[in-house]
Amino acid sequence: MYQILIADDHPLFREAMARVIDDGFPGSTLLEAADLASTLQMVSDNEDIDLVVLDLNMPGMHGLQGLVQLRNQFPTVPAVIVSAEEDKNTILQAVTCGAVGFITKSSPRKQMISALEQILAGSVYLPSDIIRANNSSESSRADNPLLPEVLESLTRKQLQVFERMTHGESNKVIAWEMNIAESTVKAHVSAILRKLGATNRVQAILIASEVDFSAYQKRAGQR
Amino acid sequence: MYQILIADDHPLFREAMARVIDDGFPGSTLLEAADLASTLQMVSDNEDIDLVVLDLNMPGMHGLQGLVQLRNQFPTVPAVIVSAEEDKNTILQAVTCGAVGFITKSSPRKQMISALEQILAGSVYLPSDIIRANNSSESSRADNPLLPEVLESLTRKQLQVFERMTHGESNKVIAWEMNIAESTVKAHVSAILRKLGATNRVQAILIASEVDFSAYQKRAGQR
DNA sequence: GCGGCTATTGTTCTAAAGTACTAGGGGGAA
DNA sequence: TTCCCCCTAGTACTTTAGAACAATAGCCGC
Repeated sequence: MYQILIADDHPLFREAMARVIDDGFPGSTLLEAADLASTLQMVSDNEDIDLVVLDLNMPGMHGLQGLVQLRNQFPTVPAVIVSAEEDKNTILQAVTCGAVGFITKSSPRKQMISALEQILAGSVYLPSDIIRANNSSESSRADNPLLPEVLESLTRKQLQVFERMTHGESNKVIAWEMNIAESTVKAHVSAILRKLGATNRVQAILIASEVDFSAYQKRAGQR
Repeated sequence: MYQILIADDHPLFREAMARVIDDGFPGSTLLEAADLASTLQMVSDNEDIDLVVLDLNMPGMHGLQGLVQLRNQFPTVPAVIVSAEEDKNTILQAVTCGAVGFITKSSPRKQMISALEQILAGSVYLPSDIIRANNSSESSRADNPLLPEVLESLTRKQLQVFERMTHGESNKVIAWEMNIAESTVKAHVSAILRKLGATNRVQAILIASEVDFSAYQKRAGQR
């Protein structure tokens, strides 16, 4: 029925997954690989493969780097990530890198089968319980709920300067593009750094890296 | 059956969507809102709502800012984004911001219903055709497929310096922490900028912003 | 051992970044 | 009108960045 490659360095898990697939999709042809190199080789030898079940922690993977490599070499071959990891950000990143789904190793057998069904049918499967959880894990909204207020405290000109800063522009360039003196730009930059609690522009940019500027820019324009 | 809020500034679309829902889920209670403010008000008045169908371009939304606001105030109320936008990055960002699904306005009626079914059943729905397309639109891997090679070309010390750079550290601090002279750090930084084609450290950091360092760091440690 | 690469450090110099202070003009609020 | 805040701009100064060049030392392959 289907031709599926199971890529995982644990023989035990490969066997278990093979049994799941055989249950859910009897008659399917199964291939196995234990590291990234052999995975790529097998896909290369057999490009009409229907799905690659890819372990995130396999030798050679280096996180999502392995997935990217697979996607680059064989863009037409769909891959689903299987991992013990249950972090929302990781899952979203996997999809960003081209995975057509994400299955957690802790999923019950039935759920795995329905996930595979969905994926083989051409859909995208993500573990809804994790995605729907409103903890985007750590970073973003957890350790800096200050961001909104701080950004609110920036004046319109400061925001404009700030946005250009985040694009890597120098004070001179910013001054040129905004038709103001460089000394004025410096004044704005100093104010921005003070408000953000940063000691240099790099830190300021890092603080702003998680911010969607467009929303604030519009607001600034309305002022 | 279900209680669903349709939030869209176009009455025509609200009507059409209402008909879709009435077809797919007869007997459902429908609420309507035309901007973000009234959407928040209605959800506030009625927190046992089953789903908010949220238009991305509604007044007050400012892109995904409106979704974030809704999620912050009512974390338990699921929201699905409906938009004419069909950009993969936008979709993934929406999910990151707490959407439980994304429906494109160009979807055929049948597909919309099945998407809503899936979402109301507790799953996550994403337009598989767009997600599976291997064009992560512009940015990421399109205009700089160079990143991997470039990063490979960095030596272990350069990577270590680079990582500290991306944390906003100054040359002096980096020198102190690595127990090397500042002049050495500068030499490394210069080499890094040259290899990345950046004119200053801010640009270098922006280039690296999409990179998962941990993977490379491990490699560096192995050398 | 020799050549090539990398790490290290230094020096010198120019440019950029950033602070502090001053100061005039404009607009909104009391 | 007065006060306050923002934008503007300048001066003066210190610090940091970054390029260019030179030099020593270690490691690896031929």
